[in-house]
Amino acid sequence: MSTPHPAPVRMTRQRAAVADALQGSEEFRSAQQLHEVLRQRGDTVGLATVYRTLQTLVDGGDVDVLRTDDGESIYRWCARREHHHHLVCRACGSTVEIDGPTVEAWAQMVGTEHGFADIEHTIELWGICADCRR
Amino acid sequence: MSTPHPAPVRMTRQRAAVADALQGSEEFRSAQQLHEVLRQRGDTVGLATVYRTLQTLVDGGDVDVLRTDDGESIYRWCARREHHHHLVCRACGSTVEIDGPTVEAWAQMVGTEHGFADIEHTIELWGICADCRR
DNA sequence: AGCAAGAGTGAGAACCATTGTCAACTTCGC
DNA sequence: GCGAAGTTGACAATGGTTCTCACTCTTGCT
Repeated sequence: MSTPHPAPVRMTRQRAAVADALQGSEEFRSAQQLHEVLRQRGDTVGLATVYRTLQTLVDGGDVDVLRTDDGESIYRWCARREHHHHLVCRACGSTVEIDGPTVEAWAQMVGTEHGFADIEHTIELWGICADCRR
Repeated sequence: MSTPHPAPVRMTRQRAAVADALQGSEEFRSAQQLHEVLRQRGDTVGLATVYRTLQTLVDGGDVDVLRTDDGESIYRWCARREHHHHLVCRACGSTVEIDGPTVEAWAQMVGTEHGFADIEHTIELWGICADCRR
């Protein structure tokens, strides 16, 4: 198997803008929301580019994606690159990073116990944060 | 507050067909797959009707919905109506119903611990089942 | 059985988030 | 400064899901 081209990544105004917008918020945001934020901020970036950049960031492990109930993808720049989960506010998107060693182990065990391989899991918590409850 | 009309539900050939198709499989299936299954079986049902019926069944608690990685909704008639989770085969959709009292408690605790209310959680396991690994 | 009321259905249009297209434009190594 | 190749943006195209609306059944009542 020959080395697949490492695909060089260039720094562009658009990428910097998207990354900056993401790093500036604790909340999970949809691509469309980010696109709007950038527009208002003056950093005009094409919607397609926002999507592409987000995908790149996700692939690179800098950003996490989640699916809302209605199927929209929402993104967030996460502090820790290691595997972790989220406790997200349904109202404002505000998020707390969570990790649960116990749950990880449980998922793995239940999976193999039933003869499944390559086990992955989706574990996300949703609620209404203290601020939104005021 | 006066009793809102209970919305009577009528039994129709289409609903019976969809329910039957669902009850006949252990697997999670997409609306489109079910539509195709019904067509081949001779029970022609409009795609829109399949979607509507599935939604009704979900609302009634007879059917569970999940979202695949690519955003498609998949449905399954579940044996237990109580809250539970799933271990789903990424290849064939075959499913095992799971429950984890520990996890439930953990989710609840983590949530309140961070000041969140109305806590819900999404916990699903994905893997490749023994059969698909042959 | 006969009937009327209104829930249910289907074909196709409409939605809408996301992805593909492709010519024009930048970035970066030399 | 040059040029190869990665990037971008406007717009078309996808694809799952929902909406529309005229027509068809199920149901309850007689």
